[in-house]
Amino acid sequence: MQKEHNLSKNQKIIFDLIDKSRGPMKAYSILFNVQKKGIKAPLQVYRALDKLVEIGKIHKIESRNAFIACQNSSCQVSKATAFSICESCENVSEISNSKLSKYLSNFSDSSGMKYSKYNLEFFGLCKKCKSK
Amino acid sequence: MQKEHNLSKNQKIIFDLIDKSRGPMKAYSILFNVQKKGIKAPLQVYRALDKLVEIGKIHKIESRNAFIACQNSSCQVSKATAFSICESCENVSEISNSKLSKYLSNFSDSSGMKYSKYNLEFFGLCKKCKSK
DNA sequence: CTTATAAATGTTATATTATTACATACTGTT
DNA sequence: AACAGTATGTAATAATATAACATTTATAAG
Repeated sequence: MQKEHNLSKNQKIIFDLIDKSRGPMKAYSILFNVQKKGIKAPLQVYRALDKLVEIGKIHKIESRNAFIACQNSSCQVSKATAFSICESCENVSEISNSKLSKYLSNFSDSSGMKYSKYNLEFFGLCKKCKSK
Repeated sequence: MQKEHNLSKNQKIIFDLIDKSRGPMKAYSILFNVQKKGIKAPLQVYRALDKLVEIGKIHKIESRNAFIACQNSSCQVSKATAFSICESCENVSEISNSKLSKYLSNFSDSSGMKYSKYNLEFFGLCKKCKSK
């Protein structure tokens, strides 16, 4: 059972934008898009992004410095994320595969260190781009 | 069998620095450290880093914007990387676990997309930090 | 050996991504 | 109403990365 988060005004504006976007969005592109709504400064964007990431509504695609809405209906896996990234069209989608997430969540290496979080990014060509 | 790469002057200077460093190094910290050797501009650093990443001598830790020397003796896995990151002391080590790498290299999701590369970052507390 | 080509370098300027610092306002308790 | 925690507004600046262009060095083919 997840906690219901009431998003603040800026958080909602920014989440809605990212959620409606087709792909990952970059912070300054978000800024540009929400200026008409009164959000004027980078920090306002980054603060909302930080919070949204923290509560699992969005994820950061680290290799792209971009943000995408959580595609797992319940956003339960904000600490265990996996993405598929097309290196040609830059399409990104979140992978939800219970075998994979179980495997990685239980993974422990020779050092005996136990992990509380992971992020996995797969790269390749999506079907469309492969057939070009 | 891997190709033997003869590093250029700048590449060698920068690789040696990263290789001797205890942890991941950031680009501008590298720049600062090699200025005495005549490398004066960010671009000189980034170009060497790009090449070193491309040939697998170093890896980028995406979540930290930092670079670490490949710890797999033969650098065969530059396209299939996994790291363990301590969120307290920021110690990073490369994970070489053949089961994990096999599992991930063969992974394919419901979209049928086949991946040519992946990068995995695990987060947690290392032994030292946990016991504090 | 020389010519062609690719790779690497040097340099300046600038673009992009992200944070510090400080003041103020809102929200939900007790 | 008073408090604590969270969110906002604003300006300045730090940190990360790339564009554009000129030149030089290394490599391989004839």
